[in-house]
Amino acid sequence: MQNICINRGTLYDILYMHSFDSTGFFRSVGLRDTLPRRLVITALTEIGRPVSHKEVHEWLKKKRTAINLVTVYRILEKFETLGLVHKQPTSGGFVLCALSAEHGHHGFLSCQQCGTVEEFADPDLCRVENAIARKAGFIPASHLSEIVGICSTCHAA
Amino acid sequence: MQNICINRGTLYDILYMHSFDSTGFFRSVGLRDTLPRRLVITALTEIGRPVSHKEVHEWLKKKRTAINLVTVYRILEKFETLGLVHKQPTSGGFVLCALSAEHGHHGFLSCQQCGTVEEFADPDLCRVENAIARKAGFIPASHLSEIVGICSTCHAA
DNA sequence: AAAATTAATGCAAAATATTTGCATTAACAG
DNA sequence: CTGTTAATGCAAATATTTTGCATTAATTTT
Ligand SMILES: [Mn+2]
Ligand SMILES: [Mn+2]
Ligand SMILES: [Zn+2]
Ligand SMILES: [Zn+2]
Repeated sequence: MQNICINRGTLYDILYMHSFDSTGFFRSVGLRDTLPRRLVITALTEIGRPVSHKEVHEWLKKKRTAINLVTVYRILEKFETLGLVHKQPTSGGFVLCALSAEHGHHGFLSCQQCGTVEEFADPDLCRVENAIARKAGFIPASHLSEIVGICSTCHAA
Repeated sequence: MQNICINRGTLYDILYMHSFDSTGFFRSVGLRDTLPRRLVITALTEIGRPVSHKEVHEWLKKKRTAINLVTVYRILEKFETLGLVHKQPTSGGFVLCALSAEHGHHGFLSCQQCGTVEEFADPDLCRVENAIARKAGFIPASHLSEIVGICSTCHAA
């Protein structure tokens, strides 16, 4: 059975490559290689978990590399159309996460207690979701999934 | 294996009963039986699909039974704690939906083209989600799932 | 290397969405 | 009925997201 989740493998690899040729990358997608864009990529990769626009903005401020919040919005919007990031709504609000999962499925474990959001990828889940869609005569393009509960850390404490 | 999804069967039945004893219901949960609360229940059941706070408010305005938008917020918040409604984040934003599914799982099929959001319930999906959570040492409280794509109607046209 | 071009950014402000404080209203217990 | 107080409405505060436009800076052209 085919996996309908969008596979953005190439962009994902580029984003996570240790030394990343930003000029080459941006040129390849017809955009300019600007400092704010490089900074947002740095922020997303360094933070390494789903984040909101505000969080990206504040992370950059702390690093004394602040850019305008409006610019963060505009860059992330652009990155989303490129498939560089994925805007995932969770019960805590919208978050932005770097693409994970080889197979492009977006899954989240949200802790009610401490608020952390952890990404997961699961092919079984993806398969079941495809089956559900098919049964409803629905052509799926992407899957979003969130499991809300208590994380192992909070549970231990 | 136990099903961790919250079963709000009783409240769900009450909400959908043809003639609904609002006084009895609200008393049973320690709340007053007010006109705004009855109106919001009417709106949710009549609209019959996930809606935003604003949509509820505007539906009531059209029916000449407007209540304050702030009151809509407060009522829906209260209803959520009662388990009468469920605030589901979807890629189109937050929506409010009456609980469906016997087993309390919240699933959505969102059409990219026409914007309609259809609820679904699927025990298999629920089972897979529980397994994922368990593997991560996570204690699940609820599951949210959204499948984005093209609905059968849009597909046909 | 300098000038020209124009995409991208920053800033101010508008538009939206959500929350809070408080006076008034109305549900309901006695 | 009357008193008590939960619930509502209104105004305003906050928070979030979008828009318009002047300025900056990345890239192209000379
Ligand atoms: Mn998937
Ligand atoms: Mn479930
Ligand atoms: Zn936690
Ligand atoms: Zn459709």
